[in-house]
Amino acid sequence: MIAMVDCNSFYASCEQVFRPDLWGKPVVVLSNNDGCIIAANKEAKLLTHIPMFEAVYKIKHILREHKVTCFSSNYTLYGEMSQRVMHILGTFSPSVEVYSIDEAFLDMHGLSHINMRAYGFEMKERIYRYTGLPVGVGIAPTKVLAKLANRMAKKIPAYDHVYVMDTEAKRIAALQWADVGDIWGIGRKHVQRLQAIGVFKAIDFVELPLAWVRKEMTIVGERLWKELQGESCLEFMEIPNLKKAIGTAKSFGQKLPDLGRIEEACAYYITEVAEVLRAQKSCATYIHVALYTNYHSTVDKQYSNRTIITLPIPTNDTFTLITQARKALHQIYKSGYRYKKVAVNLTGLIPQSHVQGNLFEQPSKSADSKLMKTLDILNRKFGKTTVSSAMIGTRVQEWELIKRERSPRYTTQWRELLEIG
DNA sequence: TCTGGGGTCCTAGGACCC
DNA sequence: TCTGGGGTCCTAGGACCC
Repeated sequence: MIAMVDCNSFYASCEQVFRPDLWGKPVVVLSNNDGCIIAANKEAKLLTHIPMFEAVYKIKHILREHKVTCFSSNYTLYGEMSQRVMHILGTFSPSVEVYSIDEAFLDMHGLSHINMRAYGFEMKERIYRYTGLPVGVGIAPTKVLAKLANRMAKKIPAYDHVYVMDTEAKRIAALQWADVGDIWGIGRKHVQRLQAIGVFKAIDFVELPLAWVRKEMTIVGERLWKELQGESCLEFMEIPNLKKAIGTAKSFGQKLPDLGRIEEACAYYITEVAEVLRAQKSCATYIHVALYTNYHSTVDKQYSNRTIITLPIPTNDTFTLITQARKALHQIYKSGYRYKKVAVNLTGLIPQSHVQGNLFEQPSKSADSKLMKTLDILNRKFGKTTVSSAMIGTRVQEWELIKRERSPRYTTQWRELLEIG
């Protein structure tokens, strides 16, 4: 059996843990630049039919009218709360697959002597007691069924957020209950095509001939189909694979016409992704840089372009990467536009121990350098960009993200601890 | 005025190799 | 007139996830 545990309205719940005055009240969390809604708690969902990813400025009146509390996103807080939850889950099973910031699969192998429902409740209660976060637990024979069990745990009040699918009858009942779009891995496009041929429920989907599923939905669909029949096809990944690409593409706080400011932002994003690259002990072979104007705008002239630079020797050295990215940026920048976003992406990632030099250069200089190690230690200890390239600028950056309503970083900054009194 | 960000996997088709 | 066969690698595009 596999357990799937996920946190309810995770971001909104994290905010509420530290704000008892908001318990039972509608809360939403906003995207970068406070642009749109990315999370809403139960009360907010009930109230207004707020569509996820709706632009905030379009529904400001609704939010005000219903006294919905809005938070800018605070990923430092969410990431740290997530670690606490995952740590607690580790006390329930020796193998945990952290699937996302708020979800994990637990391998229940060898625990068959245990009462699963009672165990599930224990998970839920311990996590709530230790972190204040509400979770749902679904337990079933395969990952896809566990996801489904988790959904039932949350949606059917009688189950009280814990559901164990441990008999054939329960599996069939679940398939009859679920819409085809509720199945993990079946998205919008496939729902349309399935409904067009009369497939509305999960049970209809598993009754389709496998050949049709294979042909129309590839091997991905075939695996889903089998998993729903109780045949396990998806690997349990306790140790996450190394990333194959590391990138960032954030919109600026305001539109930028000048190359100088965009260079700063670009250098800053490179600084961020290079840190992640070194954390997994990899080097990058290619740098992708892309530049965009605001595609929503009807008044601005539109332009976007991208380019890829191949590094002479794969590297994870921030300064080399910044120099190369800057070169790429110069190739695609055209004056006369108001830019909204620069994207950087590192690909062709290889282990830093496997970097191949060339006739003229030794790889040792480009990976695993003392300088980068020292930089990482300092920045981890004293805060991001304590020591960094001067390319990212020193004044208040015009490209910085807007976060008007960010909550304190209660769990990671001494000065932002919760005060009671 | 104001509209998110970071990923993965799969397939088809082109280019290329021997 | 008649134009092989087996394979790999890369990329773009599509679909999906949170």
